[in-house]
Amino acid sequence: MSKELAKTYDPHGIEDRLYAKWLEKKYFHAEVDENKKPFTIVIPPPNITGQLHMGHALDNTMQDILIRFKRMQGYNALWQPGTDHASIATEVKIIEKLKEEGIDKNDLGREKFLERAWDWKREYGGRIISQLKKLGSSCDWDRERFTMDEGCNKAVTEVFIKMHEKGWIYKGARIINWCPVCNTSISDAEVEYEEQAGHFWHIKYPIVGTDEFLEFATTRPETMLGDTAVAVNPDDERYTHLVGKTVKLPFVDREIPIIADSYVDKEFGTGVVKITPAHDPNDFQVGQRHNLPLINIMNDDATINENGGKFAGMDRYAARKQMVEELDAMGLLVEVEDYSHNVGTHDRCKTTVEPLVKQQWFVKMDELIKPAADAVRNGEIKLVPERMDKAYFNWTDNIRDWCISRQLWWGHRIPAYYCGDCGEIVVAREMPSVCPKCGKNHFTQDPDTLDTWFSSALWPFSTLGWPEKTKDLEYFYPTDVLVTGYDIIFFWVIRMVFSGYEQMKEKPFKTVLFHGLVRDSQGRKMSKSLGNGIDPLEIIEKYGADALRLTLITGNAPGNDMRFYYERVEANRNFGNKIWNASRFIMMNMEGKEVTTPAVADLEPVDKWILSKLNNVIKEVTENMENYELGIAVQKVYDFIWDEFCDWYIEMVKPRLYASDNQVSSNAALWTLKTVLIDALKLLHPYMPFITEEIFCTLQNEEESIMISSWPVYTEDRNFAKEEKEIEIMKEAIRGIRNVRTSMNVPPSKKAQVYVVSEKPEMRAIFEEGKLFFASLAYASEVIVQADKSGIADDAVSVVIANANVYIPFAELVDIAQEIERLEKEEKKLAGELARVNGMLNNANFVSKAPAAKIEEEKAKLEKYTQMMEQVKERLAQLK
RNA sequence: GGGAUCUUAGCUCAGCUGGGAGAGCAUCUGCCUUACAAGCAGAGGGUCACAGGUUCGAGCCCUGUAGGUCCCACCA
Repeated sequence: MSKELAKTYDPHGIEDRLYAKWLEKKYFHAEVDENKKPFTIVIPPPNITGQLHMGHALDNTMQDILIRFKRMQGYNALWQPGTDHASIATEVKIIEKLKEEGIDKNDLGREKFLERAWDWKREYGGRIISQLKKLGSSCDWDRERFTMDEGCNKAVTEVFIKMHEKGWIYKGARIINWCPVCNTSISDAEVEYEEQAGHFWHIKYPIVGTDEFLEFATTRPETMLGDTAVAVNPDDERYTHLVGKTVKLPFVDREIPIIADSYVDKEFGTGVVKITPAHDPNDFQVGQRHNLPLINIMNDDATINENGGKFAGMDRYAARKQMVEELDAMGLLVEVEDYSHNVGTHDRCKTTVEPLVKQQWFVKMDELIKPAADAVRNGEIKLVPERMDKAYFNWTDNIRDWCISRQLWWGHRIPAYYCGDCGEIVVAREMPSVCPKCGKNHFTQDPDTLDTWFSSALWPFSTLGWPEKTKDLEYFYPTDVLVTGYDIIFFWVIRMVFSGYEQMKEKPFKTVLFHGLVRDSQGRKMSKSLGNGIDPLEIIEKYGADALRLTLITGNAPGNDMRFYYERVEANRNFGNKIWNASRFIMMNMEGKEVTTPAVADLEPVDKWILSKLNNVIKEVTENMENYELGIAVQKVYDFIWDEFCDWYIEMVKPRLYASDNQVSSNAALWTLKTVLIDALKLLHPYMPFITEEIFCTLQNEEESIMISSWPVYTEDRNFAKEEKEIEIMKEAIRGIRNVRTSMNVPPSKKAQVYVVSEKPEMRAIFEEGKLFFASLAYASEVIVQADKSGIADDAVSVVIANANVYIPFAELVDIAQEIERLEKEEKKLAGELARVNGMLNNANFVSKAPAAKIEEEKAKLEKYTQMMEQVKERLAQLK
């Protein structure tokens, strides 16, 4: 071998070099190929403002595992990457930056602002991409897209126009959520409810023409300026006589009617509700039913407007304070109660949102949502874990129209044009030259942009070329699996589903694999304000991307949150080191030798045992991965490599490698070592791409990459059930011997004779054949296999296994009393096992109802334990 | 108010379709055994939240209770 592995495992020197090689060799690139089956994943596009955080690391590790796995299985695997313009998030950042320079967005103007935004994109859009590369992501970077690139823009315009023609996109005055800080409307999904301590102000309005008052309570007294009615329940006898009368609204001197509407709960408070249709979603509906006027009392910055009379110009909270004081002075304030209630806030900036009636663009959802709901209901789209269905249906079943216009500049500008002369609205791909109604040409484009999710909803097909009918689209769509966090199921997943069905007449993906949040070690969300975020790049720097990836995947089930521990990264780095050194050991022993494929007859039972074990692991791991049980899958690979391969197999073959007298045997061992290692590396590659590649290439002494090698498959001719059982028997004996030695404090350096006694020739054959490694693992100076106890000292220590007894004549070290105690403990344990087995087998119901295989299994155990019990009893009698 | 989910070893969590309780870390005891002390060999530690039920058999299925977490709704 000319190449060698470094003495210690250092991910540093390896990862960047290998990634560069993969890029250079174009291994990540996928082209349409009718001879291969496609497997497609589209990346959840990270924001251009983003920096890689643990959530990204987890999300992309999962995708990379799946795509590498499928690529090795022979699929034409495409991982379609790209970034999101993230309209509001980016716009906020740019405004902040401008502020630092002392520039106001509005002074700068739209054109200049957008120039700055594109500068930003150029500067930071690539940052997150390079960070994803550090993680090892095997995306097809040649296909990198951006939600505001030419193709995506075209897709957005096309969808807008098509849906508008269909009447599913409309403009109208509806009540929407307004963020007074960001100065834009936001969708329902962007409102976060937060429990806040507030007050309940009990206020009364004078009833016109009487001396009576009507009392009610409100949490937002300032909205009374926009009240256009007071409502009671129609069945509320306390108030039926008042319905139809009017009350006098203070401050604005307006008479408003007392109406009856079943929306009002008789039991709650006084059973009277003030109705402000322009500033409350429920009141808006009441207003529609009763034809009440809408009075908007607020400016965009949440100050009171001219409809608020003397309060005009005041901030909403200042106005509230003053109004309460004045009401009190007027004797109209009855009581102020402490009250804790949920307040809607903007998820980006946490500002309390203000419901307002405004002209906005909406997507009509009732028809659009149907195929999306059906797809999950009839299993056409599978959500993993399945429980996510409930959240999904909760949204689809209670859908409301989607407000898509935003009063922002960074984003897709709405393709609607207004005629300056006649007010005609034209929705078109480009600005019309003449007005179809009045024939003039004074058009201006709608200043608003679209909700950022409007374009990401099209991502699975816009990235493949839609609206053009491309070959890519035909071949790679629908995509196979979408990997994302459960927190954006409403924002994104559902919107992609209905967009896919509407535009492509086909689902966007077959499966959605959800993961949870990565939390800190105390279970808190990682956040900037808490300062408890852990930077994946720092972890990569210190422990390597492989260790980080493994940490994010192991010991965690789909959709569950996980806690991040440095100790776990360290443990996984150690696992890397373990493989590294095992590989180094194998290569050292192969040095200067020509390893040839042995005949099956030349393989020894241990070789067959490990090959058979590997064969089973291949089967199970593949199944687990097909079922998206990534954590379980990699745990099995980990256990196989560390426990079976390193701790047992390598130790078992050492004597054969060191002995120079049997070429056939050592060749069989070397071949098995190499073969098993290669397959194990392949199974591990999707999880730990770098270290597996480095070892694979060094071992093969060639450039060929493990990432384009073929995934191992289960084969019947590697199934050696008999040898598996035989070796397990020997392992049991070895464990027993080690146990006894430790309990007697015998140092490993002190070797002893080991007698294996069994009446059964087949048992003797097993130990006879494995004598060499048995001796070394059991610290034996000599192994003597015989049919009876002749020649063994009476006070030898004995280890009982099924159908055999192992004796170690320690002579001076043996303490008879202690030995009796140990055997009595063993006897008690066996008695317990026997009681359990007998309990089952003596139960008529069990015997008649349990499956035959299970009964056989228990019978075999009964036989085994009975036999062992006899031996223990015999030995005890002897010692006593 | 509706829903989801969790409660398993000291800590963090696995446990797939019901068939003898697992891992990592931590603890304890030996070992520098020529791949690896980032290691090896061993040990201790669990009424699987609680109460019922179904079943030959329940950590797993059903019902209820308690506590935690999250999502949705928003009674003004």
